[in-house]
Amino acid sequence: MGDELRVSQADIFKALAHPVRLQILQMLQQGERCVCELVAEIETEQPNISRHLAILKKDGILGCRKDGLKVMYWVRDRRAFKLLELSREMLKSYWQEKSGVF
Amino acid sequence: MGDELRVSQADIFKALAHPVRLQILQMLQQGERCVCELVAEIETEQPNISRHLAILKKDGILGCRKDGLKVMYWVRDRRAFKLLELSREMLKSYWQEKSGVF
DNA sequence: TTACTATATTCATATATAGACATATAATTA
DNA sequence: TAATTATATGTCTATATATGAATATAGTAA
Repeated sequence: MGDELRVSQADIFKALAHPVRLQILQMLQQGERCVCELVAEIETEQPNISRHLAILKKDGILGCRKDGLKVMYWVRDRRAFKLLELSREMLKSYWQEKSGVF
Repeated sequence: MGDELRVSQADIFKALAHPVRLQILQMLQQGERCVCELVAEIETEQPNISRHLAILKKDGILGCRKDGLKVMYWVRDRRAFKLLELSREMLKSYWQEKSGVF
């Protein structure tokens, strides 16, 4: 199957370290989506979306399956969403510090 | 002060996306450390450590202060450790899947 | 079979990142 | 002041990453 999954901790963060990939994950919070739905909402070319999906898959974040002409992608481990949530909260604290609350 | 902090969500993950930086954070789990302590334990040159520290600081993960000749660094938001912990747990699940538990 | 739709891949190129090595700076001590 | 220690920075180079544009592939429908 060639479906090797030799991933490091740094690879997980690397996979998340791009705005388009974060947007993809956000869209997958409510369940699986086909590539065309992602392409419709995300402001970049289809080949780019495919490439970013491939990265997220290679690093074990996404799974996918064919459904006719479409390919459906989903997030394999909900803890990935927890990572997004935590980092969002961290950013919020950054703002508060800037305005002197901290 | 030039201490601007214009950081995106992707920047946070980018900051964590390197094994040396992960090792630094791990060493800072028990509190602040000076650069020389990090250099003593991490298998890379001092200038590299300094640069990785600069990246972590720029992206808001670390704070630092001078203490005589030394510079002490610490993790500003304990949620950063939670990110490490979650990603470690995700990796563990990856293994289990490989060995067919999943 | 041909045409069409959804997705992936190749190629070329631009930009970012990492590390080696040398050097600079700042605080301390002699 | 000069020497020493701890840390940061500059330069160069290698490698990785991201993207546009074109093209390939797979499944479906006619």
